[in-house]
Amino acid sequence: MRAKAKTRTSSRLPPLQRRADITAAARSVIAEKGHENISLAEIAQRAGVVEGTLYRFFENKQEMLVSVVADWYKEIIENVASVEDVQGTWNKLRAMVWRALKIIKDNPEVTRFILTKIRPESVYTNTIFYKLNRRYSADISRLCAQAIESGEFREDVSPILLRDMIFGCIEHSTWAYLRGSGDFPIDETADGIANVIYRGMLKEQPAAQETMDGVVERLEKVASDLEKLAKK
Amino acid sequence: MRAKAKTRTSSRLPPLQRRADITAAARSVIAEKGHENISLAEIAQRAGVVEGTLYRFFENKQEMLVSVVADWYKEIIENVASVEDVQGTWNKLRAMVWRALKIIKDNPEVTRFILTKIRPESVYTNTIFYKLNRRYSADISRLCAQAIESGEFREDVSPILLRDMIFGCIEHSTWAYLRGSGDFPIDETADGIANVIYRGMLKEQPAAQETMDGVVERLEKVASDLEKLAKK
Amino acid sequence: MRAKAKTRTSSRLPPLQRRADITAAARSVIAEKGHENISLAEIAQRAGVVEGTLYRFFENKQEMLVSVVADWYKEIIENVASVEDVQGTWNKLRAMVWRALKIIKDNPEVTRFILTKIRPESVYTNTIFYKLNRRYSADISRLCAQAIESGEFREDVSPILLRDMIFGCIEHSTWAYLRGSGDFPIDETADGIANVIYRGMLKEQPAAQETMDGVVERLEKVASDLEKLAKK
Amino acid sequence: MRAKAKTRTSSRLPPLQRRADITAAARSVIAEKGHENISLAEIAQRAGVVEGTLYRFFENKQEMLVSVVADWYKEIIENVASVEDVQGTWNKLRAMVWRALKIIKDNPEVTRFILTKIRPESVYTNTIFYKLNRRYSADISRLCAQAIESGEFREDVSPILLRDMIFGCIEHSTWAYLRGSGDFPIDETADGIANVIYRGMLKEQPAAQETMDGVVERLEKVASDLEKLAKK
DNA sequence: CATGAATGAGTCTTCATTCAT
DNA sequence: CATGAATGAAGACTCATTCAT
Repeated sequence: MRAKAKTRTSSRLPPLQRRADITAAARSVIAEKGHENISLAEIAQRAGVVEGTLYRFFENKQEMLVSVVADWYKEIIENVASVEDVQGTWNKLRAMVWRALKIIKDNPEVTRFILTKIRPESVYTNTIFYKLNRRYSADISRLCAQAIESGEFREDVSPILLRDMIFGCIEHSTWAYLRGSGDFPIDETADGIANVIYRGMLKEQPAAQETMDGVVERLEKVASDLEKLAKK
Repeated sequence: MRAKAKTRTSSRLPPLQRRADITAAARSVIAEKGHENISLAEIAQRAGVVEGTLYRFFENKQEMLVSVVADWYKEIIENVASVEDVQGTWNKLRAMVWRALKIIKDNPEVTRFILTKIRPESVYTNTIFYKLNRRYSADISRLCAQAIESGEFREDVSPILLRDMIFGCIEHSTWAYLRGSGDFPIDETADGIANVIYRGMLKEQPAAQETMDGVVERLEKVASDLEKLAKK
Repeated sequence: MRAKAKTRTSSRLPPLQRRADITAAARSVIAEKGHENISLAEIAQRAGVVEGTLYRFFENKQEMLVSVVADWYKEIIENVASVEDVQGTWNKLRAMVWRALKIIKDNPEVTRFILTKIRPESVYTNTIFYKLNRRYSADISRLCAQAIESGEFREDVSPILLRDMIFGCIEHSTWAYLRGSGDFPIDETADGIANVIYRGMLKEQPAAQETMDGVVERLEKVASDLEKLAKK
Repeated sequence: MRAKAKTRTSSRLPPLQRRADITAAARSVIAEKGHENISLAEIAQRAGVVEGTLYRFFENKQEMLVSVVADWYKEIIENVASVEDVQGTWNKLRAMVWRALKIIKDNPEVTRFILTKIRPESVYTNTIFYKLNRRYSADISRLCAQAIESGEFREDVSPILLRDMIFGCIEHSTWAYLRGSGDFPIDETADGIANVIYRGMLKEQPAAQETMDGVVERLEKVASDLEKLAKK
């Protein structure tokens, strides 16, 4: 690299602002370079500081990337819409799945980074990501547990496995998109997952009442769709 | 003009043996360093040769790793037990899932390498791994497709999604194990997956169900009519 | 994660000074190793820095060598004495040749490097060296062209060929010196070249010559007629 | 590189044949790769032998290349047409220049190799090439010396300088062609060189006789051209 | 003799990290 | 505090040369 001609002027900013700049720069590099060939020089350049400055805010490269992505991810899942007022097990399930798919759709870079860089690490379960994910997936586990407890769902499959099934399917369905080649249909995917899980867990011979519950839920979905339609 | 090739530390071996040594060394490094950086120096050292020798057998690092892992993986899935003589959809499904889990259980390192290093690449779908995986997962897709065709399964979920669900769940259930921390129960996991998928896809029992289906269908027709009305 | 940058052996220098050091080191290696392989390790060592430091100032080896030699050459030909106030074609010619010989005499290493490393490249005509040389040799071409135009020189030899003749002779006469074995006499060489070129191009003295020219022209006409005849 | 599948079968050839194969292979590589990136592996492959075998015939790479090119060059200049029966200084001069240009035209690769790899070496004057070149250029030096002695040429320019002038101009005029970009007109170039040198060396005020000599020679050329014409 | 697998010193290049300024 | 020049260890890769077979 040539000797730089122009001096990077970044005269004394409030530390928080500086950190924000660096974080933003790091995010943009991560988003572009995916998981490989992320260089501190580039992050520094985009942040308008020099390499050395990065070390005032982060221990080292590893810590920096993890920290930046953690904040990013936290931000994302904190802004996720609540599904509290959705009624019925199927609807709730579907809503939660949809929500997870939406996060991936909107944030492929950070998702890819977490899936390829963070999760495979043996220390993963000690990371903030693990905790964030638990909180985020706990909804689904809880929902399943409740359905089992209430007798709506069978008892012979653990909520843990259901969670793995749901999130595993979500991941698997989105890999092509994460790879940057291809796309996935949020609604159909959410429907499919919800259907298989719901039906697969429902107690076997549905009494009339139980079936009616399903009917009601499906009709509720129709009503909600109509509402959306009306808003346009 | 050049360095002399002075002492021959590793005596001449039959080429196949040497290649096997290098391959074995590469596998062991991959198994250990999985996610970290794999260095040719280390592979050479373990194989008891110098770095230059690696280039007699492989074009370059990339080609070497891919080639080694591809052979490894090919070996694994070629030795997999057949499920042809298993009878019944559930049994077949369960057997296939079990088989996949067994592969992971027995080969965590290569699995982890493929999942973290190969699959995320944007060229993944052009790789041999993709083809191997397709062949390997085609059994399940075919099984589901047949069950749908024969009327045993419903038609409202695509075999693709079912495949994603099954393999996604398998992966998700085994991550802790792949990371080297924790284990997973093969039989229970296989049971659970087979159950949820099978039940979730099974056409309901004709008896009482048929009536209810009729009801649902009629109501759905009403809903759809309302939708059409709303659009105007 | 990476090697520590432990002891600073070469203290921080003003960038221009460091660049100058590197450039000087590169020049000295080029001068010595001329035709052999030039290694960055050696340049770095002589400059008192590590190899990596070179990359702060140059893109890569190729760019570095070309850049260093180009600056070197530019320096040389910019300091060359003007021949503007020399009067007379022969005098001018002789002065220009002398000047070129002097440059070679004073800068054998860079000359040798350009002649052996740069000029044979197929991209030579796109290089800065080509441009520098053109500017530098344009004086001679222009002088010849003017002499031809003014009638002082004959018209039957192109200025291009004259230029090739002059510079070709200069090169050829100096190869032993460039090789480091032998020397060449600047003044005699310049005289000789100027003489042969000048006399060889000068229109003959009108007197007796004119008559003979007439004879020749008439005979040539006969010959040409014969040729035409033969062709039929 | 991959392990070779096919074995290079070259079962015991007469040594001379083997050497010829290697020489031919080396020539073809030199012709293609110009002066850089000539690898022994490639030469061996083309010769149908293994690298090791090369060392039975040549000391090392350097010696091999030099030896191969020397034979090549010897061959070329031994097959060059004689100019003995050409009469007259100008005609002889022109013929010799033409001959040299023809060699370059017909053998650009070996020429380029010699000019860039051999001649710049400090040991050049000890090489066979130097001797070959001397023999080859001695004709011209001798011609000039004779012309000087006979009083046809002036005495104030050394035959050495004339030789440098001629060969230097030849080289300079052919660089673009040697580089692989461009071409040069043999006849015009030969004419130009012969003219400038001849006229430049001719004693100043040509007496009638001397001028007549020039006339005669020019007419001889016309006659020879007519002969050629007649042969067609 | 011929083989060709193996050598090993060398090539250029990258970049996270440090610390004198 | 911020700078950014310098580090230095590691990276992948090349290839003329050798010698056990």
